[in-house]
Amino acid sequence: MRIGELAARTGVGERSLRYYEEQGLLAADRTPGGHRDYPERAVDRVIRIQELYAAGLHSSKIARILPCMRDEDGGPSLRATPALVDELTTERNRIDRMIDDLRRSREVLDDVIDTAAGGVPAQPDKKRYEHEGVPPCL
Amino acid sequence: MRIGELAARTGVGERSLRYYEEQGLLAADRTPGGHRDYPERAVDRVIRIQELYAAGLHSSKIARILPCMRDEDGGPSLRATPALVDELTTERNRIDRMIDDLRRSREVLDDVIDTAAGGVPAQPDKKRYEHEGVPPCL
DNA sequence: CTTGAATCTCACATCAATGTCAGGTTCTAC
DNA sequence: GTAGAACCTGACATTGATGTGAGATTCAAG
Repeated sequence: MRIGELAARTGVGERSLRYYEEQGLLAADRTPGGHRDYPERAVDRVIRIQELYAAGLHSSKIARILPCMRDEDGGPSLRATPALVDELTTERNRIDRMIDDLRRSREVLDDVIDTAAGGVPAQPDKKRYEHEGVPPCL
Repeated sequence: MRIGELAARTGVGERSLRYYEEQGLLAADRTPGGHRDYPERAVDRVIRIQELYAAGLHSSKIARILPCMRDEDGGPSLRATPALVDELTTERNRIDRMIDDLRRSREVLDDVIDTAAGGVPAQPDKKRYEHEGVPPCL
């Protein structure tokens, strides 16, 4: 498939797909004229790249992980070096903390939403809204 | 407490603390000479701000949420406007998806780590390592 | 009072992924 | 072959929180 279709199917901009290639994350065949030609599994690959980006990993680290990932279609999967394993363990722990943070933030949002929806009001006698002019908060 | 101590206790740079103030996230009294003087609860506040940043919220949205947050010390807590509740619900769902993404990425990392540690090897007969020259991966 | 540490403001730099624009080439359908 | 869509490369801009440095002022302790 060509870059336009891959972009459409993954929701990732064409610019980013070319960037992934530049970073060694995503290879593509070329037509005789030089247009990129992606295999079907590029779709999954791009999605996974995005997930890893979202997890806070940088291109260079992703590039080193990808060859070690187990491919659904049993593609070649290398073993990570001990040094890479160290780095990945660090990242893994960071991701754990990040998930905890997200859960806390979600709770905060839920709390604000619930309160606004009529949960136990902070000031039952007078409903006060955000736009009324906020007393200096902290 | 002054900015240096607050920075030390929260692990956030002084530059960022001043930036928070500029964005209306964090207020501080001033000494006669103009130095910032933070109350004790600024510590929690800064930590929460960081969590919300980590959850992908921008300054402007955080600024609108903070006055609606339930304070431990029972400080003034306003009700969110319906419009804000809408936005927060969207953010909440985004955070949910983000957590799912993170879990997937964590699984990927765990998989790579486990495989390297001697889990079911992809190619049992010859141990291959990342540095051996990677066959063009996708 | 003096001195060094801490703080102030202001400005500019950084990072990394992505957007955007320009000028040229290739592809596809007629 | 021709028109228009899609793609190519390359360069520059953007974003938003944060780092960093300069030059001036304030604070705290001797």
